[in-house]
Amino acid sequence: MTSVLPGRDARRESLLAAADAVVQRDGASASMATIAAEAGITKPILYRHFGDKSGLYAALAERHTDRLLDALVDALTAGGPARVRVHRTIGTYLAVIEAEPQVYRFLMQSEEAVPAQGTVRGFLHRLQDLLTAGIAHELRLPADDLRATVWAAGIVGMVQSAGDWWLESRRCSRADLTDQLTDLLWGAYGVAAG
Amino acid sequence: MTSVLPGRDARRESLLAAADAVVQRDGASASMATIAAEAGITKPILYRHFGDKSGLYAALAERHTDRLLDALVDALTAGGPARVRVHRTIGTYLAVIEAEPQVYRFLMQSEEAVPAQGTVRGFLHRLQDLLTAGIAHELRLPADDLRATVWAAGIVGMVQSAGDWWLESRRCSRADLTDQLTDLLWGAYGVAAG
DNA sequence: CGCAGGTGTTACCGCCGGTAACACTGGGGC
DNA sequence: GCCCCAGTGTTACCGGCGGTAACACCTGCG
Repeated sequence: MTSVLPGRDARRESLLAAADAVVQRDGASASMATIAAEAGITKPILYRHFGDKSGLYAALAERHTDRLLDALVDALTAGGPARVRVHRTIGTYLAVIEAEPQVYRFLMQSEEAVPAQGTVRGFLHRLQDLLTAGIAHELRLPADDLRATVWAAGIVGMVQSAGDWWLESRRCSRADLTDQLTDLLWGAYGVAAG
Repeated sequence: MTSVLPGRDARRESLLAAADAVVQRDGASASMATIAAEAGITKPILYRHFGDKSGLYAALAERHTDRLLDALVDALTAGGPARVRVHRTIGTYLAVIEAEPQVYRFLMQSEEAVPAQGTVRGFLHRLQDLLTAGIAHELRLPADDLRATVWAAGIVGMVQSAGDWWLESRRCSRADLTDQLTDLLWGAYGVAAG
């Protein structure tokens, strides 16, 4: 049986760590050979562990998205009124992408590393589902209500896009951005524009 | 002088048309050789016209983004109160991506065709700037006001993300989606959630 | 000892983006 | 008539990539 081998998972972890290092250094155009070299081994070993390039990138992306999703779930399900929870969740998201911008760029924009996109899409989907359930619960709608789904999709994109802009321009503090986005969700634009 | 050659621009257009056809057939993994074959010529000619692959993809993307941006500007600057104009602009965007979903996917998700991303980013930026100016004007803020900028970034992402979801799931009519998104912008969620 | 299985390697394939170098053609000057 | 030249097209190649087949090495076990 192959699954009980001693260092198999540990090995896999070390390979992922090496891949992570290379990806963060070379942008996402890192080649499999380079990653293998960084790990001190050769290509076929990588392929035995991850199948192909998108397998590796997916594994790489999954670690980060899982962590992020956990943090967001915690922020969203902790106590308080709706506005407080939403505000806290947006703040959590922004804090994470601020703390590790390279990781964020790798996941979301990557410029070249499209193989991970499947995993990232999956993450966004899970996040959207989470939000849909939250909104539906909040508004006492059926769990698959259309409005909840649409709004969840919109809100995810809104925060992501604003986070993108913020990481690039850094034109305000994280707290300010969090406030503005929460305001926007609570209709500040509509009120101001009439 | 080379610029007065007879069919130069026409030729370029025909090459773009061929590229467009191949991209829409092969997804965005279309190779330069395949595109050249579709156009009835060989690779070096493509390279003489577009420099490199990202040049071709950029030219391809530009046609579509320019058209789309024009349509959005028209929708946004036509008359009416703020809410009507926003509603109409969102509807215009959704109508365009509904009419040409393959084009939209090529531009925005592409799975493989990252070379066009520069152009697409440029488009999103121009769109965001446009919106920023609109919001600032509407709210009588300075043109580079922070709130206007943040909101514009968020709104762009919100509509794009919701449009994405809609194209994939088609779970409601375009008119419904437009209404829900406008409602969201005008604070329907905040009101309902308290 | 032989041998099985897992780890590692080298050496290769096919494809792609990109380019150098060469062939063809048509129109001006002499 | 002739040559030159600019522009159009081609073939044939390069380097690098993702991916794989085939072989070498160790280690435990009957």
